[in-house]
Amino acid sequence: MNKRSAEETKQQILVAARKTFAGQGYAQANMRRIALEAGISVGGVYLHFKNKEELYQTLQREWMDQLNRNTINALRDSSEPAEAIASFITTSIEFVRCNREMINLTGRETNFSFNSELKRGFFRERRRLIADLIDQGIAAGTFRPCDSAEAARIIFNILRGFVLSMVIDEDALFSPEGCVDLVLNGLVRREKQ
Amino acid sequence: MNKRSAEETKQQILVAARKTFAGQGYAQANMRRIALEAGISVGGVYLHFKNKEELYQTLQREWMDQLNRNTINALRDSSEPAEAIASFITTSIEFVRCNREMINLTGRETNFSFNSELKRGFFRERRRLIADLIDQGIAAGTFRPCDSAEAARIIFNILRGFVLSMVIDEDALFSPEGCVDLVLNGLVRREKQ
DNA sequence: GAATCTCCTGAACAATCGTTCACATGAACA
DNA sequence: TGTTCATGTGAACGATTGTTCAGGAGATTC
Repeated sequence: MNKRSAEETKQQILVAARKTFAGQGYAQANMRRIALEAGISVGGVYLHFKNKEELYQTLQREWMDQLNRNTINALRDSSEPAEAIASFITTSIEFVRCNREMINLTGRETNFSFNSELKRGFFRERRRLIADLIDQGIAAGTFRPCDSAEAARIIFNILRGFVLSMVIDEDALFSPEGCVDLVLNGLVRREKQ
Repeated sequence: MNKRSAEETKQQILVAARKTFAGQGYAQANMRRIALEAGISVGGVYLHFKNKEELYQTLQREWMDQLNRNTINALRDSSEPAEAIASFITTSIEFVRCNREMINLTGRETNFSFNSELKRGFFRERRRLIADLIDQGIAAGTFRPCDSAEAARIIFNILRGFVLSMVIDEDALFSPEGCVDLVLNGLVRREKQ
């Protein structure tokens, strides 16, 4: 028998699960297929993960941690508020673009309550971060006074829309630059620069 | 036997299907439950709809037609470009708010190819409409020159995000007013009004 | 009242799925 | 060499699902 270390096998299962979940969605992806893809038997999968749900949750945590790290890194270099907002938006979109598999996995599944609790907390934190950046901009006089929490929710929803678009129709995708431009400057013409 | 006219029964099946799909998602909702909810037998459902997919598609078309009508009505009264954009955004959000069931039904399901083709066309048309409104604003001198198609995609994605938020976490929802304000004026302070 | 048509029933079918468990296998250690 | 333990196997189980179909009931027509 082709024995591998437990950790090695676990990683291969995760890779297979990511691929399968992303390709078929949670409901359609079945444990047999994941096992096959990982080069292991069905029973073997259950040796490393309690059940399908735990397997899914593990993948969720994985990309959240990654995005958190990326965001922190990106914001570290931004001193100006406008630059920080631009960084946040650009990093988010870049992340989504570079992690299609994870995004397909997440963007598809909006059903599960077990999924929601984890994700909701994560997303709430991200909105709080945007609101902080806006508040700093208002304090610095760069941004006009406004409801920062509300503006943060709107910006957040642009990105949420981007994720969904990536999953269901790519025609609706936009560039980070265009997004930053609209968010900062709006549609209406400025009388004086 | 409690006989009803074919059309009456068909409508009751649609009501039951809307409720069931919205509550449990396409994959989880089963034909037996829909039939029960409609006060008919499983076989009876198949008398009126070829299969589960056709039932789902019928509901999809229903809300698209409704939203189209609402939008046309709302835009009829808007002469100014800024007002038109505001109308579009407000109408869209109002519609989503007033049609939770339909939205839950649509927002959840991002998997199906049969679903996508129909929806993609519909959404493409809506983006084109936004772009037209922006172009009119630019031509009128109210809006600054910009890539109207790109801006349209971004505005569209705000609304797409709103739909998803409505389904998975309501904490992320925003007001039409706040959205219009950000889209028109941006974050950055205006030097002179 | 017989024939016909529309509308409906629900048991049965075939397929799929998550999960379990009795059993195997190889390595480590005595 | 024999024992133990981590690791892996895959048939089998129980549950659920979309769909079908042989049959039945009420209305309508002649």
